[in-house]
Amino acid sequence: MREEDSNWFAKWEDELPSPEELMPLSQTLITQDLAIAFDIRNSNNTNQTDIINTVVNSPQANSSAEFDSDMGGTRVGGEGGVGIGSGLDEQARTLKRPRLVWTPQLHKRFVDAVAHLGIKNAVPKTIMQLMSVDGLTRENVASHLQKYRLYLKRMQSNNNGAGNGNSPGWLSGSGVDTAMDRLFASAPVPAHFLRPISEHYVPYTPGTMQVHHPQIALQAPMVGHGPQIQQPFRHFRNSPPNEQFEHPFLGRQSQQQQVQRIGTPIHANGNGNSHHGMPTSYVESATAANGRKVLTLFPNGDD
DNA sequence: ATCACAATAT
DNA sequence: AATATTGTGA
Repeated sequence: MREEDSNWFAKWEDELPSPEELMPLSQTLITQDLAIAFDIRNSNNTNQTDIINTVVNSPQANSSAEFDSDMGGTRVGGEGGVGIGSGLDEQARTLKRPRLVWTPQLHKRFVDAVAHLGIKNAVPKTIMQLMSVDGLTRENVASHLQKYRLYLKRMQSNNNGAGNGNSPGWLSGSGVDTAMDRLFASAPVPAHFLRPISEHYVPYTPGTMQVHHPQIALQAPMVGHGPQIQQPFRHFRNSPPNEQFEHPFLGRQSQQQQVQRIGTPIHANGNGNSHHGMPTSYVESATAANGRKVLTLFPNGDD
């Protein structure tokens, strides 16, 4: 229905960070590179509110020393004297930016972005755009995403034996609890990020799909009205079934199990066409049916 | 161009 | 240890 759609969006909007949270993240008037080039610091805030600025002086960030001395001597990438006009762009291009520090707040943004984008759109560029943090690059996000996926993977395999769904499995097990783990744990992992890794993942097949052998059933969502069901996952790249498929977060998984038809696809919405650029995500609800867990994926994670 | 991923660098 | 960069193959 149209009504549901607006609610859906409103809810999504409600979950956006408050203005207080946003304030430190708001856009600056000049690019990071230029700010660095001219040694412009954030004047209006004494503390480390600016996400990117908190970064600047990591011990490893020798970079600032390079810029501090004076503009004449500083050159990062083999660019000599800086002409007044063109030198700036050149410098902005070649300047080393400080390392990004992934604060819990920033990570939360990341997670929110991924959650709201939905699996198929959660790629570095899109994530970066949705996060809209000034100075954040696609590479920053890609690097973080890569690590985050490893974290999710690790978390899943560790959690698999001990049905302890809630408490972090990696704490009890061979767990590691590094600082990174704590960062990743600082933002709740949306349920639909986690899938039982047990090789029982099934890519979408036209018509619906279910996993058989495992005790996990996977139900595909229906999006829109037509005969089309939206793929919950990206397909493995044109390879035949029963080989491998590409899990959005867990990478290539081998698929041995047979696909079995179960359940009814879920309709995302009545009219089905107000979607467009809207962020779409999926949520899973675990239901017990005959000792079988059914994971249902809905469009939009807010329900 | 962008992505994912592993390996490697800082 | 945390993040960046690079290389490779989609």
